[in-house]
Amino acid sequence: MSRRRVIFHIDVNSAFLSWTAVQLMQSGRSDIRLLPSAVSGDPDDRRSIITAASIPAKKLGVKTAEPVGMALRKCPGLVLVRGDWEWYGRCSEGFIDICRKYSPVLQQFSIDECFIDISDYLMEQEPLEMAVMLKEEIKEKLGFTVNIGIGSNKLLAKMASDFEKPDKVHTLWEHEVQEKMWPLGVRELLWVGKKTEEKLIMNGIKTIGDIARMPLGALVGLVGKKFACQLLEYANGRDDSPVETVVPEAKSISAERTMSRDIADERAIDKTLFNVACVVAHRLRRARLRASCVSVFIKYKDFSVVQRQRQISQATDVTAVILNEARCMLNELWDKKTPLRQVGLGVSKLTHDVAVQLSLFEDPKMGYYREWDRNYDEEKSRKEDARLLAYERRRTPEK
DNA sequence: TCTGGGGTCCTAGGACCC
DNA sequence: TCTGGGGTCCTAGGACCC
Repeated sequence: MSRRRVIFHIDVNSAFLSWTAVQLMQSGRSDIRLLPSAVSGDPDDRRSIITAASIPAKKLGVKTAEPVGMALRKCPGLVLVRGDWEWYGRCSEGFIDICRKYSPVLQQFSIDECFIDISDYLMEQEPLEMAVMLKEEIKEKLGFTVNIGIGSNKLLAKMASDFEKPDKVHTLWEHEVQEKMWPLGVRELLWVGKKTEEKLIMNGIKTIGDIARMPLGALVGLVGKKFACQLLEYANGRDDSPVETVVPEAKSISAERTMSRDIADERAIDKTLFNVACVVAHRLRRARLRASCVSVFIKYKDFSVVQRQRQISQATDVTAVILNEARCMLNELWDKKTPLRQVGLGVSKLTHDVAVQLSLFEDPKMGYYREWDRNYDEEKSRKEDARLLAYERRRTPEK
């Protein structure tokens, strides 16, 4: 007899908001989770957006990823707090460490979500009992709540954790799919976003159950073969993907900057391109990687994006080389008249930097470029150290 | 009210080779 | 002289996730 497969999906409730609340409470402030509140970028920047909203704020219509201005209009008394990514990283580590105690077969899905396969770690306990223990341990030790979804595969566990929030455990076993999952709107299904939802609804497909009952052929016509097959499997609660414990290697590194207003100033755009090139190349070097494909993308006022990518003859981590390619491509992409909202740069086709061949014909300037990068990296790590030190001092005041 | 930043994967069309 | 089909690689764009 094959053993029962049991997967948990653990999801921190309004993660950035909860974590900020814990941080503020440590310095004696009241619990912002109980107020209409939200975490955002710079609250004074009209372009910043809501990263996480409290449950009272959500009840007033505040949504994640909407502009701060819009949220303030819906909810004028909204308490806005700027996010602290350093702190979020620590909260995430603490959360993952506790989950790992319950099963080492753990896949981190994002900063605030993970799957664990507890099939072999249940002992005499019932899954529900164990999930409640895990949820309570996180609450007690770390001060924030999670939702846990339990199912026989990752999809069902993930769908279940999204049921009523916060601080809840839900099951979604195969025999519960018709009752608990089929009445939900198509948008609730994993990988069904806004565009797919529109297509489905236009064709009278409103619920997950409607998808599940569709003939494959009709679905293929709407969303393409591969996606259609996957949607049909998901809508029927089937998913045989394993909990992946190995962290996959990065396939690309990118950075982008949205200007405080749309600009067509060539020098300002070039400066932005330079800045993102420095960031991307620095991250490449820190990861000991080199890239052999560079891409540039620009976003216009209407949010349309165009991009160019190009392979380079030799994999590189040198800022000047990457910037040079990017500048050429930007020249082809942009007429230097239309104002731009955003400029971005990415690298891909990454390889480890161990086996680099030295070319006899290497550009003699390359030595200077590398020295410039070394200085940049050193300066960056000095700043990083100083920042961490200041951070520690602030967090642990001397007695 | 005026929409961030960082990723992954898929598709379609063109070039090129056999 | 004209016409195949398959495979691979590359590029551009789009959809989705958190």
